[in-house]
Amino acid sequence: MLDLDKYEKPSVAIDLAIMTVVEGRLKALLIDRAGDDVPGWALPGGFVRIDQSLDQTVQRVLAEKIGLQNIHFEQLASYGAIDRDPRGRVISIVYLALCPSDVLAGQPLATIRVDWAGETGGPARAILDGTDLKLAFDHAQILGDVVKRLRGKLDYSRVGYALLPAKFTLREVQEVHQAILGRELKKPPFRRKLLDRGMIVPTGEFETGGAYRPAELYAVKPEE
Amino acid sequence: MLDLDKYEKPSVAIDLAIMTVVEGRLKALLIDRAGDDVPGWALPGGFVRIDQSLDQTVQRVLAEKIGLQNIHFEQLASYGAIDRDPRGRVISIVYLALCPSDVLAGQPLATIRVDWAGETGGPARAILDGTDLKLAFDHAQILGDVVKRLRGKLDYSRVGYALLPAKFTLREVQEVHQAILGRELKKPPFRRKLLDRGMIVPTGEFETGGAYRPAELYAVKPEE
DNA sequence: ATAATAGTGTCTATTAGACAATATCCT
DNA sequence: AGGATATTGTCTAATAGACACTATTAT
Repeated sequence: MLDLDKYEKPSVAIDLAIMTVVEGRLKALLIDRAGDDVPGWALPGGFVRIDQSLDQTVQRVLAEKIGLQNIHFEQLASYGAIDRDPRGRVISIVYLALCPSDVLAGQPLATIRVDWAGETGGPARAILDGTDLKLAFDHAQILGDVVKRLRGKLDYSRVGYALLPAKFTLREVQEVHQAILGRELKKPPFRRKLLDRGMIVPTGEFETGGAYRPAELYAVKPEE
Repeated sequence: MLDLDKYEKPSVAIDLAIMTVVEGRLKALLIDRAGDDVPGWALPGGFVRIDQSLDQTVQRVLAEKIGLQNIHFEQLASYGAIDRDPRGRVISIVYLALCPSDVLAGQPLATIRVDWAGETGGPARAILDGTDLKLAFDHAQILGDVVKRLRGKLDYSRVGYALLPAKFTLREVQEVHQAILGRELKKPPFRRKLLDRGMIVPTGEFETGGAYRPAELYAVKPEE
């Protein structure tokens, strides 16, 4: 019979990259660990209990630490360098959580920016109030991987829409794409590409409160 | 100070999907656990020791259990359902290892087949000597995810070439693609797409031993 | 010479992008 | 009316695929 306790076990945590887009900028919810044993800003996270699955752990952390429920999340990757946490051996399974910005009102949101183009990969920087934050652990690398993943999945998946409310204008979708890709897009071909995908449908409703001509509101077509 | 030992810890394993292509069929190296506490066929794997990183663990398992070195591998995903291993709580981080078929000569290679098209996703079947194998744990689902990942990365990455020797013919590349995609491809447009990618270069050498006209050998262009 | 496979040329359908023009709505 | 944005139309470049053809080599 296999003895699972024969060797000393690493700890397992999940960390959450809770992302949104505000005013055309990609944002991540970060926690300030100032005064903690590991100072710096970090992704929120928690340890995996032996009686909870990974998904349950994600939902627990979302609810307990951020007060969120029913958020779209998906696994990103696992990080297991030996010295990534100075407190001990911790393997972290990182999840990407995407939500509309209004859900995160009042939370500390840092702007995420990368110094590489396309899907080259590399670390990301987190900026709050105009200054670069010091990121704890390997979270700069993780946030870089987040951006890379978002860029890769953007135009053939629903990740772009998960960052928006249920009804949205095409301009808002374009702002999300521009924030993730880090470059400007032309409006006419972008519109067409979106509509040709067939993933969204017009609702017949229009935005209100804008200063000028209101745009039509679209919604993601339900799963087929 | 954080007490990492406050809660009971899950065990952490890595499992390897060691893949290759033989005679136009996608294959995985599987272990027969007959007579074991968890019978069925399974991916080779091992537990993560507290003093070894994930990559080191992968290399250890490759070397100890299969006798392989210098194999291209990359992380696939982590699996953490509570009851996925009847022996106890085991979280498994799965890696994809790709190698040319000659390296795996003499190992038990099962043909991997999926009942879904495109990148829909779902479980895979493993066939050896014409019969479906009973897969242990959640390894049918994992192998399905492997196929999905391979299909997704096939035409913009090097995964297709990692399954071939250093020098290969365009026909061999096409066989690899067909095995992974599960459908036939037309030769002329396939050749062109490959060459237009600019990822491979002709070597000036030609294959030998074939029954008819020898094809030129190509090689992957070194990283730029 | 023949069989079998390697490799090329041409055409078409689809898609992505640029640019110009028109439509609509708020102030 | 005027200004700002939404939306549409047309054109072009790049790409993917189908199909027919030529080239080369072992037997």
